[in-house]
Amino acid sequence: MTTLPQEADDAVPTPQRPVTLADIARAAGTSASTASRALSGRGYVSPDARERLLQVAERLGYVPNASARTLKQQTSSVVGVVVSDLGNQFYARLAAGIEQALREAGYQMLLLGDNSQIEEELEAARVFLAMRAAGVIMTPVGADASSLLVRQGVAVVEVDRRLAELPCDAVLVDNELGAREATQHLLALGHRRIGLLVVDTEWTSDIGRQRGYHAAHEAAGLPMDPDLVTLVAPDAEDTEEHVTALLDRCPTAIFAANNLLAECTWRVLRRRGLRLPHDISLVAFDDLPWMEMVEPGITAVAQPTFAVGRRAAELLLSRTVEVDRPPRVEQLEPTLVVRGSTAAPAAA
Amino acid sequence: MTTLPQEADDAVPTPQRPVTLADIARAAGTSASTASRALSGRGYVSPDARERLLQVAERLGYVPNASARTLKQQTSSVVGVVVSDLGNQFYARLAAGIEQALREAGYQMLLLGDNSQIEEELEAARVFLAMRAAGVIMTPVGADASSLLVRQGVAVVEVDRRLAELPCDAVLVDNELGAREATQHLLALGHRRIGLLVVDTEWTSDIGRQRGYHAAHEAAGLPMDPDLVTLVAPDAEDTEEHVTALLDRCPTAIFAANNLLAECTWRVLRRRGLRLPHDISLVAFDDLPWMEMVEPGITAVAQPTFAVGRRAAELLLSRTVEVDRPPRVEQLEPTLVVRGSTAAPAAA
DNA sequence: GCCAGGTGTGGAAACGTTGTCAGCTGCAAA
DNA sequence: TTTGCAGCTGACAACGTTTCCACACCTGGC
Repeated sequence: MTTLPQEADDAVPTPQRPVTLADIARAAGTSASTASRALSGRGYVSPDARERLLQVAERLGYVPNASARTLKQQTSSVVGVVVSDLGNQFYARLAAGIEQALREAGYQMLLLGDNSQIEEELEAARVFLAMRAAGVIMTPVGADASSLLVRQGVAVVEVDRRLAELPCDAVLVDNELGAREATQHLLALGHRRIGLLVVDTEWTSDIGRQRGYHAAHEAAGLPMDPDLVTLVAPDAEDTEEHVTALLDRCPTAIFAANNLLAECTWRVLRRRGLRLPHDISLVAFDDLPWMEMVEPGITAVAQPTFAVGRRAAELLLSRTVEVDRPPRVEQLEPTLVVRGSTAAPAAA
Repeated sequence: MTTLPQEADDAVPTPQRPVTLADIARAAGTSASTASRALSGRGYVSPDARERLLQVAERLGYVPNASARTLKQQTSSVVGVVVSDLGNQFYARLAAGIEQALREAGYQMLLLGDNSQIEEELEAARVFLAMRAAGVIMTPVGADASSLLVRQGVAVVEVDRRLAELPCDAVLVDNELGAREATQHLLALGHRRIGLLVVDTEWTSDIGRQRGYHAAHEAAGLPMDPDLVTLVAPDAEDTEEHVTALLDRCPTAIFAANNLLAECTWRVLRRRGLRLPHDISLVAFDDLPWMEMVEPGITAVAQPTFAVGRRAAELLLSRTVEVDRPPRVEQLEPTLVVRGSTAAPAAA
C-alpha cells in the first residue's frame, strides 16, 4: 500500500452551520410554522408565502434535519435490512432488489449483516428499533429478532425463509417445488442413487428443499437410501469432507441445495477429475452466472432473487398504508434450467 | 406467485409505546438526567443508582431513541455509502468490506445505489446530509456530491476512483500498475496486436488502466495501433458490437478493463467458437470467481476489493478522531493472476 | 349588522435525549 | 466555625421539526 503525496489543497471553505427552518423563516419574514407548512406541503400557506419560502430554501441550500423530523413524527424513511452474508451473491442480489424498490418509493435501506448469528441479528433489530425504522426486511436466523420488532409495532417482512413466531409478512420461494422438479428431472433421466447435499438447519428453505427431494422419490414410487442425504453444518469448514464422503457412497447424481454447496461440489468433482455429466450428474439450487459459463453448464433451479427482494420491499411499504392488513405470505416460483451437467447415468 | 393461507394467528400483543429515559427514571426513582448519565456512562452516578437504573432499563427493554440522540449530538452512527451498482459483484464486495468494518466499530451502513447517475448521487448526498451521517464513502460519479458534503463538514472517502474537487480521503487501487503488468504479460508472450476494451469515462480508474496499457507498450519500445483501443459507452447497450468490431481488427489478445467487459468479451468469443488461448488471448481487470472456474481460466488482475472497502471504512472512522488530519490518498496493489486464457499467439 | 366558514398566520408545546449548571450532602483541612 | 472539594443529583434548556390551537382577516348570505 502506498500513500500518495497530496497537492497543496485549496482550503476547505468554512464548514458553516447547517441551515434550519428558522433560518428560512427569518429570511422570508414568516414564522417557522409557515415555513414548515410551505416546505412539507400540508396545511394552508398563501401561494405568495410558499413561493417566497421555496426560493429562500433553494437559495440557502436548505436540507431538512431528518432526526428532528423522525423524532417528531415517530417514524423515519429508513428501512432496516438484515442479510446473512453480503458476500454471497444470492443475498447481494436480494439486497439490490430491495434497495431499488425502496429508493423508487423515497425510502432508504440500512443494510446490516448478521453472520447467521442470532445475537448479531438481535443486535441489528435493536438498531432498527432505536432508529424507529419504518420497517424491517430480513432473512431470518432466529425468531427472537422478529418477535422483538413485531412486539414493538415495527412491520417485518421475512424473506427467503420463515421463522417468525409472531405473525408477519413473508416473501418466499417455493423450495419444495423447485427441489421436486430438480429431483424429478434426475429420476426421469434414470438416476436411482441421487445424493442430496443440504445445510443442517431448521430453516423452511432447507427443509422445503429436503421435502421436495423426498416428494419426488415418493411420487415416482422409488426408494431412497438415507445414507445419500448429507446434512452439512451451517458454518461449514468441513463441507469438502462431506462432499467427499458422499461421493464415496457412489451416487450417480448430486443435488446441491444451495449455491455454495454447488460450488464446493463442483470444485471437488473437478479436482477428482470426474467429468460432468459422464461420470456423475449435478443439479444446483439457486442459479448463479458462473453456472451458465462453465463447461458443461450446471443444471440449476433458478430463483427470482431480485424479484423476491423487490416484492418484499413492496409488501413492506404497502403495510405503511394498510396498517391492519392481515399478514400475507407470498411464494414466488423457481424454474428449473436444464444444462449440460445432467444426463442419464452411465450404464453400470 | 401464490399467497399461502394464514393460520389463525395469536393476536399481536398490544404494540406498547416505546420505553423512554423518563420511564426508566420514574421507575427507578431518579431524574432523567441521572438515568442518562447511568446508561451512557459519562458523568457522576452513584454505583447504587447506576445499578438500579441498569436493571430497570434491562427489565423494561429500554432502547435509546437514536433520532433524539442524533438531534442533540448533531451526529449519528450512520455512515452513508453510495455505490454505482449493487448487482455488480465488485461493488457488492466493496460494500461487504465496508459493512464489516463499520459494524465492528459500532457504526451502521446506509447503502444507496446511484445508477452511475450524477443526479441520483447528489440525491444520496442530500439524504446523508439530512441524517447527519458520520461520514460518507462513495464510488464517485461526479464531483458535485462530494463537494456538497465536504462543504457541509461531512467527512468523505472516495473509493476505487478519485473525482473530488475538494480535498478528501480516498482509497484506490493502482490501476496503472495492474494494467501495465497485464499488458506486459501479453507483450512478453509475443503479442503485438493487443486490443484494449475500456469504458469511456474520465474516471481515474479507467484512465489509469488505459495509461498502464500505453506505458507497457512504451516501456517495451513497441508501437501501438490506436484502432485497437476501443472506448465503450458507460451505459452500454452496445458493448457486444464494440467487442465484435474490435475482433474484426484482428488482435491476437484482448485486455478487458473491467469485469463486465471481460464477461461480455468471453461470451462473444464463445459464441464465435474462438478458443482461448489458441485463437486469441484474454486478460481481465478485476478477478471474479467465475474466471477461475471456466475452462481455461481467465488471466486477470485481482483487486483487493474487500480490503479496499475495509480500509475506506477505517480511514473514515479515523477521521472522527483526528478531525484535522490532512486528506490521505491510499493505493492498494493489485496482482496479476496468470491462468490458461493467455499464451503466445499462434504463429501467423 | 351579524354570523358562518374558508384562508392564512404565528405561538407554543411537544418528540427524547444530552449537557450545563446550581445545589445538595458529607467530610477533611484550615 | 468556616472553607473547600469531591461525589452526586435534578431543573432546565437546548437540538429542529411538526402540529395543535387560537386568532385574524376576508367574503357572502341572512
